[in-house]
Amino acid sequence: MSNEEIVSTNFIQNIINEDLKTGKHGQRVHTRFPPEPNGYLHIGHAKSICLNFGTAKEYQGMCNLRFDDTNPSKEDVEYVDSIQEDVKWLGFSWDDRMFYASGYFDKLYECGVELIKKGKAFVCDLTADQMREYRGTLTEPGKESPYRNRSIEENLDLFTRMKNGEFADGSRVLRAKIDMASPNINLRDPIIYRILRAKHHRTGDTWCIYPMYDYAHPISDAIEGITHSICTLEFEDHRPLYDWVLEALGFEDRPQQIEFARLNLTNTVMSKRHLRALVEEGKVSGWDDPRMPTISGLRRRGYTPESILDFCERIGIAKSNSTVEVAMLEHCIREDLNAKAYRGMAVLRPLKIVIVNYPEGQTEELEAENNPNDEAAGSRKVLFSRELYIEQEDFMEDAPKKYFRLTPNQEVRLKFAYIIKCEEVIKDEAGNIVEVRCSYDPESKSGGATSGRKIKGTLHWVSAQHAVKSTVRLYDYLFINDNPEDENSYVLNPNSLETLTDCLVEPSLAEAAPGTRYQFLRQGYFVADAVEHTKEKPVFNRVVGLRDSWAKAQK
RNA sequence: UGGGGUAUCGCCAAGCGGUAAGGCAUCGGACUCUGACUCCGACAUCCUAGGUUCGAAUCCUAGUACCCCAGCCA
Repeated sequence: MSNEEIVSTNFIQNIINEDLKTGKHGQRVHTRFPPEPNGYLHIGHAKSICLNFGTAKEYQGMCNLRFDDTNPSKEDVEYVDSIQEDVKWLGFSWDDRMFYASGYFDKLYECGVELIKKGKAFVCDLTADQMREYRGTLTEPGKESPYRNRSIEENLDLFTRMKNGEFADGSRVLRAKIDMASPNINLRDPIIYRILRAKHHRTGDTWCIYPMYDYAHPISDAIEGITHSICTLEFEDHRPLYDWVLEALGFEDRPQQIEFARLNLTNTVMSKRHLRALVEEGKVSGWDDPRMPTISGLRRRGYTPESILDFCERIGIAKSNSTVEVAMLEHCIREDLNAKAYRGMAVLRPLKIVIVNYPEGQTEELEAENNPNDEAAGSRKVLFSRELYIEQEDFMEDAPKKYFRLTPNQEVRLKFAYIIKCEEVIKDEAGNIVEVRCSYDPESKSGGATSGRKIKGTLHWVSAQHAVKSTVRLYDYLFINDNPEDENSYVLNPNSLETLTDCLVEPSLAEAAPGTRYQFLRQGYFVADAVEHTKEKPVFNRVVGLRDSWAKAQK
């Protein structure tokens, strides 16, 4: 049996495999997902979550959740709560390993003292502007700070007093003493501690000095025994500093930083700055607006965690900057929901149909399968009667060739029911079609012995007296262009949300529990809105439309 | 003009010297009581130019393009 699957590996797995072979980290694989709690997680974070938690799982290793909360001026508990919820929702578990960089503040401070004692850090009094001047440029080396050669004693004293709050915000910093002439700007005596009087969401007012990312991150990783510290490309030239910190402090079995390309999606912005602006400027209803690429937005939209994991699996991991087409994401949710979602009939833009030869007052219960791709899903009853509604676009007086729907001279089948024929078109004074009178073929009942006539078109419908009026929101991309992250392409789609309030859905759909997903036959996948949907006033969000080769052919 | 990266089909992405995986998209066609699903079929010689080799996307040389870095942000 040689049914060996061809399994593609990514470069990070290659590195880990090599490390396992050489025993670099003693056969351990320990990763971490380190979000800064200053915003909501988005689909790009999902890529990182899948990478970190997923890789750890594959190698029977562990993955920690660690909040990188070293800048209290931007962070908040609201975000730490939402982040935990989102990671859990995606299906990952950090067990008892949820940490905070702020949990290491004491240790981080001690390390600062140690660096000073080793002559590898100094307190600098330069102002921010001076610091910038001394830093040099991309092509010219920087100059050493006049405070660079303070004695260890003086540095120790000053650092202690910085911590004790004796100095004003921004008046002094602790700097690593590396190399002002380095072609890598990150190594030009980078700041590792700054004075900042801001209430921290966890440590409150305990500290008035806070460590910088480049300093806190490697130490946090080392403390937790992380083996592979995966981050995005822009930190690539921070790696020498990451390594410097660990080396200078003498950590053994040092974690290694590995960088991969962050996710970009067409017609989507991913930067926190842009996402925050959308929320704050009221362009969307909040972080969980169904049009947002946030995890909470996708959840509200009706995406399943499985579809998101599948998406992350498909897009792969590499180091080249890339932008994945949203079509890929949409494919993933369609595939998942096609298998899982029960079908239902909902008429979004109703057109009244009266079956003239159907007895007034009569109703019939018809058998309707819940999912043609899953027999186990069973069936339900739908009610048929003399007055029905179909989709406005499913009737045309002057239809183009290949229009398979109802026309004055073309029959159609009503799904699960009968074949009908148009007998008369009723219009209002303005000439709008307000009703179509039809006749039905009693012999054509679905499932019946004489139902075999082949009819090209099949329409979904609802019974007028039984249907429940509903609100349906149709979503489209938030942005018109492929790459709205580019300033010149940042153009909001004015039609990203269309709210239909006169939709009619079959009774079973109105009964849906909030959060339940359906396929509305011939329309797409929809979810009963998690917060607004009620049986009395149903509200559905369109997750994604069905593929529509007819619409495509029309263009 | 400094440093760090990346370049394989429209979009992702395998490939690690032995003769270009896969997915998405697209285009044909079959099937269909969802114009859905499913199924069949089509779809690249690897940034450029040299070189090494029996053989190169993979090695060497020289270019080119794009991305990131001068926050007391992460």
